[in-house]
Amino acid sequence: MPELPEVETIKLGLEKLLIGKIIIKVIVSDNSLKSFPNNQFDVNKFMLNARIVALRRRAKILIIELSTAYSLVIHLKMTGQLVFVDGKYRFGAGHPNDSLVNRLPDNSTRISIKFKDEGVLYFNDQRKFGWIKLLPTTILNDKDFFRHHGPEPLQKNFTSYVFKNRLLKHKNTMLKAALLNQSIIAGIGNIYADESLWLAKLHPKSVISNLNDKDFVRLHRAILEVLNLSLRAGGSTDKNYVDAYGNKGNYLKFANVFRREGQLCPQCGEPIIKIRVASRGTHICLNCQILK
DNA sequence: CACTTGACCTGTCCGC
DNA sequence: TGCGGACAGGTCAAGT
Repeated sequence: MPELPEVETIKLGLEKLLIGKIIIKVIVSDNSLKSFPNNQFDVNKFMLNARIVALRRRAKILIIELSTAYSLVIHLKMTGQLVFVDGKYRFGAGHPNDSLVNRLPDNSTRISIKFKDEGVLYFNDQRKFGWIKLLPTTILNDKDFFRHHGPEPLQKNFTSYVFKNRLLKHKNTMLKAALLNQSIIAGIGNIYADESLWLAKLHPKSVISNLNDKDFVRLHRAILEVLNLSLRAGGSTDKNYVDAYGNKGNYLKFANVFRREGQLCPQCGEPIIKIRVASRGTHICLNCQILK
């Protein structure tokens, strides 16, 4: 389930792979895909012969900017993948036969974008929750477009003071629900919510109005630490996630609680349990994480 | 308005 | 072996 570190990792990969490439063909293999193409006219006029000029990310949304002043705006939701396969090394040395890149397209492929030098970008999405839109780039630069998204946690102006003040606008909300709310802070999903709360020693059902200044500082620091560690590990692969090269992420090797119910808390040795918070599976150490 | 819950999907796993 | 049902979670509409 791509969250900030996963989408950022994909962005960095696509940046190296796609900048300067020219689109020569677009194949839509899933007619139930509602948001793409907007219509065939748009695809022909604004995608064919377009050059990739920039890759951007805002929250969990990826933007592929084209030379036509249009952009592909992509949300991968839970099972979306964006994988580039280069025709030149697809069957080359160093690529095991069972590698994902050798199996594409597969039955989850929704869109294939072919480039002038024979490379193909595949948009796969097993559960069909993801979407791609083709929109004028000027719309994306309008602040209004992302008005429902909170600040980027890894930007310098996202201080613990800013974080605290945004949280305090939702006094009666459970902490985990607030972390998952993209309008309070952008980019956190189920994995990094659980990991940050464990690191900050806060119970996910804690009510925001009960937190003190030290709690906000600790939680802010924990979020930055967890996201940065995941970025260094190339994100988390629970089931579906792969980066732009088709490689899995390594963060879950370092995870302390996520998907570790029944195992022992690295801090205190008590067993980690799984509960439901905000309609989501939630992994906690009852001993370490204080309910406030 | 503040906050919570259910629907959207499909592959996988578990119990019978 | 197969079948039904629960489960996985990002987002938003609908509900309290």
